[in-house]
Amino acid sequence: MAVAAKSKTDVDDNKGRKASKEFRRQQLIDATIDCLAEFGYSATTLAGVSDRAGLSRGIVNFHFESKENLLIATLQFLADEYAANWKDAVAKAGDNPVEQLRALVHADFNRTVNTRRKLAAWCAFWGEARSRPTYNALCGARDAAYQELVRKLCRQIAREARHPGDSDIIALSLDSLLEGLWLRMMLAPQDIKLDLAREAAMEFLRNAFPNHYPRE
Amino acid sequence: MAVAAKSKTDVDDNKGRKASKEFRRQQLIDATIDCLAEFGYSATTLAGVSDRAGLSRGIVNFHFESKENLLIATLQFLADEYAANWKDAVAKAGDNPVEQLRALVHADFNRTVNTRRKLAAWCAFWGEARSRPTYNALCGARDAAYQELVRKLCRQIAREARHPGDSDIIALSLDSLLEGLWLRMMLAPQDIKLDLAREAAMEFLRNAFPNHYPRE
DNA sequence: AGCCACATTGAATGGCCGTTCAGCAATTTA
DNA sequence: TAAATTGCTGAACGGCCATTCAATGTGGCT
Repeated sequence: MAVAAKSKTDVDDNKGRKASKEFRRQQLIDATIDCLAEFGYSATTLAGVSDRAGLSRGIVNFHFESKENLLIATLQFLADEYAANWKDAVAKAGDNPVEQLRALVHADFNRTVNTRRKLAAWCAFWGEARSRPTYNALCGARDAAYQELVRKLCRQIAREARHPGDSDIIALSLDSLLEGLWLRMMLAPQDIKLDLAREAAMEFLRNAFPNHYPRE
Repeated sequence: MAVAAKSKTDVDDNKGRKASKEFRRQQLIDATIDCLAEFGYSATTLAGVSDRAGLSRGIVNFHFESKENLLIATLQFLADEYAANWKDAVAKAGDNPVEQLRALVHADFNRTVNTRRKLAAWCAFWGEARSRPTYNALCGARDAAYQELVRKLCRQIAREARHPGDSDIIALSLDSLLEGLWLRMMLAPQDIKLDLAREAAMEFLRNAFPNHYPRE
């Protein structure tokens, strides 16, 4: 969405040819996310993407060389945005592990990252990840750094908890629960809205660490 | 895998032409699961499926009319097998809700249902579910009946629990956690084996209902 | 104004894949 | 054994789609 402005006006406009290369790339990535959400991975075509972007047929190959590159750039964008979102949330949460973990969970249901179309795009890539090493690496079950942080925070919190359990298992469950909630929000959006999903995740934290996340 | 025998010998053999129509269909469905797991949805072709099955190019259209039908039949098979698995497990668990829920969780990590290739096939369909109503209905976030049962069991157990919480939210979380664990077993099989995933799910139950699922 | 650099276009190309179907061969029936 | 039935084959067809590239148009520069 937000694109670094390059032209002297400092505000790129999307009309005509003034659009910078970066702007065009982002425009095409957005169109790709739309197509993935609407048609699925297998029915996403370059014709569809260029139509959606309101540009001509050859445009993708001009800016991305190949369809494969466009898709990788799209996944890269989603992954970067996702990572920036949670890192920002944690940074703002101060240095208390309990608050940091709470912020991490809330970040997953932020309205810029957790959109219908982006959820669907993620899911489309998950479906292809097994057979494409590049996708697999980028999906990486969200991010190695993310999981590492969750494990660290759980360990810190569990150290002073009554039920120690195995904090690594709690971290794994939390990761999986968050991904599972995303998946269900995609498969059955009428059953589970953003607020409900967030509430489910917080309920998990309250059950896992009852002393640190008390019921109101 | 197991196919009802139809011929007079009562034991179908797969060689030559004696194979019954049902046997051929199952053979092709198995080949389709293999291809989905190995190549992903978008790269699964009828040529690939027939090669994998060791049969000729036109065979799928002969037995299934179209590629679309083959894929629907494959998903149907996975869904039926999955449902039969948990229903059987619950039936064997007696009529105690606590034991039934434990059986339900364990059923999800049964080695007949929870295979690498089947996990990957499920995930391939998830990725296309949004844009194909038929897939969406069959995936149905696993099964309406399944979720209904989980909700019912959680409600029964929560009724006598100390932390009531909202039992529907716990049920939702459990569903999502199980799906999320499946997803992660697919995306990062080296990180999370069957036993670890089952342990994570059981840990969730212990935290949600500490009085009913005590720590050893 | 005139030129240059280059972003953009869209028709042409070639390959891949689902579908069809006439023919073949194995099995069954007469 | 001959005929009939039927599962199966694989070459041929047609459509779709990614990619290419010569032509076009636009903005920036002198």
